Amino acid sequence: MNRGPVTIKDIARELKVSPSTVSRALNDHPDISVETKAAVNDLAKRLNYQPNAVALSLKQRRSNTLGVIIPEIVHFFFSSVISGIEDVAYDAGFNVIICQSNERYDREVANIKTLLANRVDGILISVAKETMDYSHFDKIRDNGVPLVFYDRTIPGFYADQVIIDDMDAAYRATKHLIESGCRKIAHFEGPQNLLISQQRKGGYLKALKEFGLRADEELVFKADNFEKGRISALDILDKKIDIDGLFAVNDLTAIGAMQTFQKRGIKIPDDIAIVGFSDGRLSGISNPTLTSVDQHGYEMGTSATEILLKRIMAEDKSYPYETKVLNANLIIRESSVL
Amino acid sequence: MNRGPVTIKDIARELKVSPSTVSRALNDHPDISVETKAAVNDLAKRLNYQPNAVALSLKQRRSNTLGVIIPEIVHFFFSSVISGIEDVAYDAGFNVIICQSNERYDREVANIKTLLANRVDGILISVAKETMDYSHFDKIRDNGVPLVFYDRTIPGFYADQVIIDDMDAAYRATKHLIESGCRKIAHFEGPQNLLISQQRKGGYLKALKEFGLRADEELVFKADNFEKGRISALDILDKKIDIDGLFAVNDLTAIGAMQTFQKRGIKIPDDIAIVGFSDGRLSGISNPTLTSVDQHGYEMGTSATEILLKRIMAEDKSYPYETKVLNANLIIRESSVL
DNA sequence: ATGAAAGCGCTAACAG
DNA sequence: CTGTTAGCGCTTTCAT
Repeated sequence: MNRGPVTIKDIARELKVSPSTVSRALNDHPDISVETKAAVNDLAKRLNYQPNAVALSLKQRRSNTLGVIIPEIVHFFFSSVISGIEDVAYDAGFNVIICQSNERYDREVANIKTLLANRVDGILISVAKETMDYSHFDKIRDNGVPLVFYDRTIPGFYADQVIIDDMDAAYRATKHLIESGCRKIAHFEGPQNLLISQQRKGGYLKALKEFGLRADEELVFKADNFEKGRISALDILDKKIDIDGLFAVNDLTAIGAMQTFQKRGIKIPDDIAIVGFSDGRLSGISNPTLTSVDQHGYEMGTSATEILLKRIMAEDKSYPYETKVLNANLIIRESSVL
Repeated sequence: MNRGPVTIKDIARELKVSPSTVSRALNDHPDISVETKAAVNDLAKRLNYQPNAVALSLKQRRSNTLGVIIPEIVHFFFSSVISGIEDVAYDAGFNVIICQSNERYDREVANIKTLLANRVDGILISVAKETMDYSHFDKIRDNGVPLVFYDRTIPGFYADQVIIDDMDAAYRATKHLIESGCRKIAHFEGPQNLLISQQRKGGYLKALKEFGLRADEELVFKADNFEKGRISALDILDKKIDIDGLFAVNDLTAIGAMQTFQKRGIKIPDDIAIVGFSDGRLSGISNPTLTSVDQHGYEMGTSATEILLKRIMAEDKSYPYETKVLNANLIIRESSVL
């Protein structure tokens, strides 16, 4: 016996044929006789032969692998996206390498380096909150590797992308609060280098304007996670800022604020109505349940992957970039129904 | 210009040296003159040279990649495990390929095939609920690929593993209910082919026995997800089965039951005290907040990866298998405090 | 200090 | 129908 996994050569030697014959037999090449094919496939099975995907990648200059960069896998939305990506990739015979940026710029750069070194055939990315410089994305392009942004894109970077209409969804969320009777609506915003944060704030402002409500900068807080949600809520309470509604950039932030308000005896939704964003498991489990925008993570994953695979497969990859906008619906729950 | 990413050859040609010199210069080999090194590294940087990890893998027969098989990434516990795995792998210069089995046996088999084809240097796995046959795990071993089980292991399969003491944790959880005054405690159990489910049920039974409570098979229900939690809770209500406590195999199941009970006007914890398992985000957000067992997912990921890397690096891999048992603590919250 | 050559596992002209 | 040869990108003896 020899070291390591069995190779095509082992089979060839055993059967006294050439490696190429074995290769062809294994790939069901028409030229090979039925008997040879049978013999080869037989022995391959007996020896538990596993084709070496690494050798294949090198040979074909194509790894049949997709790279995914995701900010944080622990969020329901992002893990749903991954499921969507995996399902489509899997069906098309592609593997997936997942890297987390943990919202950090340096990790994102390192992730890209790793993926390029491993010669992935395409990359799906949602950019980290921290990222302000975009030259690493250009590098992907320089290497001729197709790239699709999902959910978190960057302003002014022309590329394939799958997003939701954040502006419109935020507009509808805010409008819903207004129609429920809110007049002093606060907004907890995300980092403004991300288009989604800009857009969500934009939708909020648009709704206010449309209904003739004054946009008060004092009612906008930088808060985009559970802890910051708590802190900003405390801030509102301490400064006795008078609000009757809150639209938060995501659910966890909304829930952090909600729990803080409740601890001070404020009734949700009676005293303050709350709407989150990016409907996950949490929204149906909090008390009261949280009104939120369903971002359709799974569908975003499948769409992004389809767009990516299309470009990977294309002979001429120079056709125009595509932007797919998924519709997002507002799921009204207890936290905003007066 | 030529097609594709720049290679060592491109640099060699440009500099009129041999590819081997370039290789050595890039790897800081002592034999190479300082000037040559400088020239090579310079040009490499200018050309944005990225070493081809695929070629390296083939050459070294070592991919510096770990394979991970995970039942479902959307669960907080599992995504925490992934974060732990990634952090340790990353620090050791390893990449990670993640595959989801989606709790299905056939997917699990396919995942293993993919990982082996890609010549991962080691595999981390938590087995799918559906899996009853274990021959695919033997195949990993036959290929000489180290394997570590985390969290979900299988009875009687001797291998490296990282688990928590499920029996003890379940025992403590049940004991806590008893000490809180419960006398008729139901258990929502997971599939008994998984050791963790057996153990959790075992701990429940042990506590009952120790406190002289009768173990009533009528109080044990097959329920291990949100929906089944609802259904079994309804079942209890419809059959007017009298209980004052519930220990569920995981949090989502507990919450499904809790919400169902609450809708029928049952007070938690006053009428029924509830304890879940595998503390995630949900437990702190539900109302009432849920008492649960913290499974330390992140730590499980780091430990499992350390054990795996140790075996990968070992010259002689035949040393005895290791079982690491992480301690799990009971986090007492509102759902069980009378 | 550097180059030539072989080989990791596989495929694909090109012969025959 | 099957074998020979070359090569994917890189490292590593073995020469020089």
